[in-house]
Amino acid sequence: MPELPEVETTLRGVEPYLKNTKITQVTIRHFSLRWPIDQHLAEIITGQTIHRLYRRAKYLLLECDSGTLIIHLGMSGRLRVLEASDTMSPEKHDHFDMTVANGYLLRYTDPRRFGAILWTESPIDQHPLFAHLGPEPLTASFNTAYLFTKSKTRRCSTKTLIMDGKIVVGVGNIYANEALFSAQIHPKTMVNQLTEDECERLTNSIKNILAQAIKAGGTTLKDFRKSDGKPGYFAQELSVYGRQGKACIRCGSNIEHYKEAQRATFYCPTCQKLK
DNA sequence: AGTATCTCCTGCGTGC
DNA sequence: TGCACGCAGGAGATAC
Repeated sequence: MPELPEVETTLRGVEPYLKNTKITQVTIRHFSLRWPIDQHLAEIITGQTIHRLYRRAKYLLLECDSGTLIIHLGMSGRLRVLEASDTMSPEKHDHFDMTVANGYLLRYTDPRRFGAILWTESPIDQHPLFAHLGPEPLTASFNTAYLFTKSKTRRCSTKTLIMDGKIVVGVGNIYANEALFSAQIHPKTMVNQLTEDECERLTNSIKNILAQAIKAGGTTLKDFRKSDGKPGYFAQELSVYGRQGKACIRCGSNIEHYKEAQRATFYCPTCQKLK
């Protein structure tokens, strides 16, 4: 499932093919994603030039002449660049194709349709999806002092805190589990119990794990433009996620798991003591 | 206003 | 072989 590193990897993969190119054709086969795709999207963006591609949280943003195309991969979404002249016929879940003037085609595939393709002509910061987002985890504005301050005004578990997009964006379930393990903090720790030192460890863990994953994802970039349907995602080495019953890589204890807020949560009962 | 729960969807694994 | 079922999860919407 695409988390921030996968979205960043996707961005870096498609950017060289799309930047400063004109959109020549748009085909939408399934308008019903998380939100319906604008019925007029094809006619709106055809003929526009993509000036810049960037990422905010897990959204991919394609800045065009008169607005921005917002793409979210949801749970199962994927973007591929194909050669427009040699494009294999679309399959069941290939919902959206965008051909650009240099001969490439961007194809959006999403079996579960939790993703989104939206168009806005407002500044992104004013869009309702973006107006209340917290800082990017890999920037300096996400730091120990910030997290410590936020932890004192909230009443929730640490896992819930770091998965809240208003606090910090881009930390999904897998990396939340991994960051808490790395920082040796029990996921259920109430945030008002967190010490400044724990906030420092957690901040550093989140940054390190995401940065490592992005770096690892970069190794797949050379294979990004493929027509065989291989995703651009990388095989991530996970320390706790999905490892219930297996030995903790640090101390050998059995990894335990439970559900928190409907999400699978994994931790080492020895390394991550609840206070 | 802050927090917890619900919801969208399909593919996959499991049990009968 | 096939069916029913439960599960997975991002994050906005909804209900407290």
